[in-house]
Amino acid sequence: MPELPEVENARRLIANQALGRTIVAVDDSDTFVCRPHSPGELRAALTGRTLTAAHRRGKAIWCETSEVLGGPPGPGPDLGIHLGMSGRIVVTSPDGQSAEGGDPPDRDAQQRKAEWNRFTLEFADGGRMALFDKRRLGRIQLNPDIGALGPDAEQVTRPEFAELMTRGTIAVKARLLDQSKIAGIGNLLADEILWQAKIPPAMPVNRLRRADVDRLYRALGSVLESAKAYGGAHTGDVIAARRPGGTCPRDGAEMRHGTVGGRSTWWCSREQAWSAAPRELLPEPASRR
DNA sequence: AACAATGTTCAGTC
DNA sequence: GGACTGAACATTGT
Repeated sequence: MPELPEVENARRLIANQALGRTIVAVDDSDTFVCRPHSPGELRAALTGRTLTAAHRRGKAIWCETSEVLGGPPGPGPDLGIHLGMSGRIVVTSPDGQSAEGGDPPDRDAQQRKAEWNRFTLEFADGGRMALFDKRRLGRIQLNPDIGALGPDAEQVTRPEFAELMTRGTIAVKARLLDQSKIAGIGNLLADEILWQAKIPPAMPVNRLRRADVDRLYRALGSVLESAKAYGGAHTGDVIAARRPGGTCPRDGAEMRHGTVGGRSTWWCSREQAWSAAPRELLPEPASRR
């Protein structure tokens, strides 16, 4: 579930609670989550160091690490953390108290299998930091390629955004989800942003008019702001209507469902219909076979 | 029991 | 290279 707001919570948790604590042991035995590293590689790279800073761009987190005492001079590698679809960061203090950030906590905290901790740093003070991830789609990687990501969705400027959102022929929703173009928007945020801006998700980006891009940019800002304020992407106004029989919270029209950009997509049949745009500017919606 | 699900990445095709 | 599809990952919820 984690999209930009949840990932920022996880980053802040690390920044507030995990920095400066000496790493004495590392469980990097999950070769899928830690790919392409082999077991022991992350342990060798991190043991004896501390995390010194936690950064984020889009949904990617990376932590700088300190020099290791008695080792080669200079800082250690960056520790890259991606929460995937269900990952959560759990930081435990020396007295065993834990704090979490990322995927919203389960109601049922008892259903917590130890093997869902996919990666763990143990600190000298007796506490730990773990990537807890039921679905195992999270990822831990040394020196992740942050440069492959587009500008963070919270920082992108209007001119940058206009450039990004009008080049090519891809569906506007697919472009919003393309992390190499703009980083941090996930499936739920994308549906919410398009709904707020009243734009059909399958509209090719080169068909967006200036006014559409302006509405989209404003919706991006307001959706991120309210998701942050209310605790995550799943708190959006239209998210509750993403179900069979759902109706638009604004006009009560039936919600439509389909696949756009390979992802499950819901939109208002009235406000986000193709016919809501000037007819002469629109191609037929791509037919699905 | 079958199917879809918040994300990424890779292989393959046109 | 752009656009698109399907598969893979593991588990939960409907």
